[in-house]
Amino acid sequence: MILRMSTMFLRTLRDDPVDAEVPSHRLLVRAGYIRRAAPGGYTWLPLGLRTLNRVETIIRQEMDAIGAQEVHFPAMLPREPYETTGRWTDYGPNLFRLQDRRGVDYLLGPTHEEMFTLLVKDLYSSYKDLPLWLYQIQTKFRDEARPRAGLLRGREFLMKDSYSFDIDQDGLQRSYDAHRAAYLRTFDRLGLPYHVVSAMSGAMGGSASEEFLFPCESGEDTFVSCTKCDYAANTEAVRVGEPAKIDSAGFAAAVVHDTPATPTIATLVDLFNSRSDLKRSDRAWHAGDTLKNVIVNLRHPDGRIEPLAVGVPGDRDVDLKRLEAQVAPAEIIDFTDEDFAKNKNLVKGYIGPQSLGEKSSSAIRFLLDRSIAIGSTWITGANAPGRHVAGLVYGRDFSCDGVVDAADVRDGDPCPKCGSHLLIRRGIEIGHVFQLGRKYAESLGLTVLDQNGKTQTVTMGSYGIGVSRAVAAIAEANHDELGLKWPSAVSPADVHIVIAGKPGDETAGAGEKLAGELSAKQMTVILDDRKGVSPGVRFKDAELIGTPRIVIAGRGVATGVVEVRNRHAGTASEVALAEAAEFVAKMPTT
RNA sequence: CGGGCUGUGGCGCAGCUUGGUUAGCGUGCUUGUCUGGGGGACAAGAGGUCGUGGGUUCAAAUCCCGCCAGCCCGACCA
Repeated sequence: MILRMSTMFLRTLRDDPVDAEVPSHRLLVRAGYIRRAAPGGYTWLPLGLRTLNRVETIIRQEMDAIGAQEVHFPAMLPREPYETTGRWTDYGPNLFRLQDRRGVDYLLGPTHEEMFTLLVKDLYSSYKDLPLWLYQIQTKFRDEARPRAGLLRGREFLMKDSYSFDIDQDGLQRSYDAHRAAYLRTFDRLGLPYHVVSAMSGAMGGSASEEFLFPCESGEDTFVSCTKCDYAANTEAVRVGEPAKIDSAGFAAAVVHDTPATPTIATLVDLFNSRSDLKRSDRAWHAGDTLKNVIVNLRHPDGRIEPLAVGVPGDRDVDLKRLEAQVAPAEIIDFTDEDFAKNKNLVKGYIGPQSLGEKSSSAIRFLLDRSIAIGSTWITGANAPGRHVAGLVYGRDFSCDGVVDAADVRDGDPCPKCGSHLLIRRGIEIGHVFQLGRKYAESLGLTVLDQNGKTQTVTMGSYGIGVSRAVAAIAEANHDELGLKWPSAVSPADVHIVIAGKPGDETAGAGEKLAGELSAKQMTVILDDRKGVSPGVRFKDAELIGTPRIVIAGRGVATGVVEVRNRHAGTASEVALAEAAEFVAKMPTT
């Protein structure tokens, strides 16, 4: 197939669009792959659509290869199933809702668990029909508060979502493993580097869950990976080990001190180090010796607001994202000065654990960070202005209503698996696999009869790949200052032929001939046959568009050769015109 | 949703402070001539409700208010 630049619907931009920051967005717009059509919505131009289709094809092939079957749902869905599972409410403002002329509610599907569950319920009722794996490639809608970075976070995006249906947990594990393996193959073929990390399942529900993250500075997810072992996890999902208990039998009793003007951890530590009666003999006090008690409000999906106190070591901040993942579906909102004013038992800046907890004077639920050991000793607020207590022992002097992973995770923190150091990195989520379990099957009543004729609730898994996002991620992974450089498997064309001679000379004929030969070999060829365009422009455009191979039919044609370039390696070789088609077809493209 | 910055032909920008002819520049686009291996030269053109609605004024791209949109930071989220 020959794509002629003279007629292709394409306009490359000389300058970077000012509203595009991340490389994939900038280059995909500049090279004429996409155009913004709406906030968070993009139009695919011919080149972009070719790449999108190729990404889609690879994903489809790998899904088909494991025996998943493709179906297709409407994007506009009825309210009822989502009402039944609670997601009509849980999804909150992120759900696009609309009404028909009679005022009946609909939504634009953010993901399709409910619909797949109901479809299987509709048609199947025996264990003999399982396992069953279904998938679709569908436009999804989420009313993102802030769409950004072009295709990386849109409000409308293309996603491949699959669902597995099994009779029991063993079956689910096999389905999960098969999908996970298919994802590894898919991302390998797409030329995307990735980390598989443990993740939280969030609003999806369910238990085990892993994310496929493409490591990238413009990514929005933070994850840790161990420098020694294979442990990797989304920071939200990092679970630190239970600390060893400390024997506090011989510890002195806690003492309350006047500590005027110490509303922050830093001022408190300074005061303790500067006063001879408070100074430690063995070392200086540091922030990690203090217990910081942070209060937030939880807003439950039903609108109820409940305060929650969290105790973390003073050298750490509460990671709200991490905390929120553990209180889902409730969301965290600020505990304001007004809230402080209402609760007389709290002294802002001097809150201590003695006045926290469901059974305490404040009646506020109090959770401690998991890193805090029973028997550990703390300096913390004394619930009076300008006063702190030292030597307060967890388990002896105060208790809590539960533990939580709330403290921020840092570079160099110990690995929960091997104890070595963790490294913090950023990434783009390109895939996510969940073991859903029975949540959806239960609420929607998807059951089958087992071999004993007994009713069993089906166990489900759900597996997603962001297709349009993958295009952006591939662009992030494959570009340089000149433009895009696509992996062969997803490039909009296999080769780009630049006619670089004067009008009327033999270079045009040579380019046309080579294009014909390559096309006959089933290759897709972009042929720059534009009239009156200078060679410099053609070179720039070829590099910007970024096919893996570029052929220049220019001054060499007079002596029977063309120049064949490898866009990835940056190498070039002169090849006899007669052998060029063969050479191009066989050349490596990395 | 909070904070900051921005919105002027397809793209990149100037003009706004201090209101006043016909809103300007580069690039892209059209036509012609030349040029022909790194976004080439010269010339002549086309293309603009100055984001949008209201207000102040004899007069608004310019000043004031609302709204919309974009980018960045935070919050949120795939």
